Amino acid sequence: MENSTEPLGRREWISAAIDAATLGGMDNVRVERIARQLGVTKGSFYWHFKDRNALLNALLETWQEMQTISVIDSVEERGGKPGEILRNVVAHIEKMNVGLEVALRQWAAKDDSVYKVIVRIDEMRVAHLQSIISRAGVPQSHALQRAKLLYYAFIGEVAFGRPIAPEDRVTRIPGIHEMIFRWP
Amino acid sequence: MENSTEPLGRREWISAAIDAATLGGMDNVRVERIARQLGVTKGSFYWHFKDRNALLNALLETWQEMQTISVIDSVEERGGKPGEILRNVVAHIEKMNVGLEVALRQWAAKDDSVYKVIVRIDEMRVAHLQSIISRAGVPQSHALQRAKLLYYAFIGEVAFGRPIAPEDRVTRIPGIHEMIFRWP
DNA sequence: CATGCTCCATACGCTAGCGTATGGAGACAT
DNA sequence: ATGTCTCCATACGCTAGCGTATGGAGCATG
Repeated sequence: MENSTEPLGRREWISAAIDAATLGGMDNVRVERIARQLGVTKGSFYWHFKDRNALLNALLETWQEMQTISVIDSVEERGGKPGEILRNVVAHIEKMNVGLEVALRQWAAKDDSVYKVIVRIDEMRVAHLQSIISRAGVPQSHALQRAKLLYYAFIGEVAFGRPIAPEDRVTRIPGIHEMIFRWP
Repeated sequence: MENSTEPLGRREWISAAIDAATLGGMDNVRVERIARQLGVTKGSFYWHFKDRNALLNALLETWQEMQTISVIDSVEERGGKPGEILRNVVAHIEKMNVGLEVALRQWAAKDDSVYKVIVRIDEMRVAHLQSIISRAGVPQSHALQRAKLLYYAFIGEVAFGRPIAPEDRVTRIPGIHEMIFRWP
């Protein structure tokens, strides 16, 4: 459905939409405003997209790929010991687009289909963390609980909606890795 | 400035505004819509408030009192051993209006004065948790880190926006209290 | 009963934004 | 050079929502 040889096409619109959503939530992605920002008019938009909703859905798709699937794939492909893998995941998380996460979760509160997507992604992420932790020798059920603790802490940071100094991040808490991997 | 003997006054407007913000963020609090919902017209609103901004600021004020100050006060007044106090705080957090939290934090991303308020409240909350943990014998700096982990986890869990099975809650993770209070 | 005060309704102008309809410029083929 | 296809501009109607201006009902008070 998507052709990668477009001159100014869906990609640019989606990218700009992500910027807008990151800054001010879904209500901030307005087609006429983005058009101005891209130096074109609505005419262009309604050529590439059916309507505003199509843009939002495309944004959601892009987010799944960008902020979850590709991360898991790249980290697992790289491999290493559990501690190293976890550190790599953390590195990705620290570069994550936090504002976008918040925007989507707020959107999900009003749209059930979006909610389902978010839930699925959350489960993927937690399952991935659980997998890493269990590889360090922690039993599955305990690994799941610790994965949730970690992930909730990530999301919590994210829900702050504001920049957090890297040294303040949960992922940098001294001894956090030992605490997570500790067994028994 | 506020008279508590008003028949239908600021209180009702603020309360309805909170409901709207909880559901769909600040962009969802619209005076004409709330007016309809309250069974009145804009005429009423612009009698009680200067403009829409005044309503939003009143909402922010109410939130601070409602969701932080009164919680800390009530918990500390009740007292008890650190473990009990922590459990009481957790009980409050589990009843917290999460949607409102998210809404305000997204608002803060665009408004600097709001941002400052949020930061102050977050610091109050974390400082309170830190205080509780340190009362259990954990040194201040470690207590601060663990307070952040806990606080972020609460916020994150709750940011999911839909009910979580009680047994899945971070606050119910077996050994979480021991992990937090453990020293050395 | 006239006056004034409180609280709300009605009516108006104005803007931002959505979606549609139509035109038009450029590339490219025939 | 004529048609056609792609991509975008312009113009239009429509709605939601803000803020203001003005009127008016009810009630108290002199």
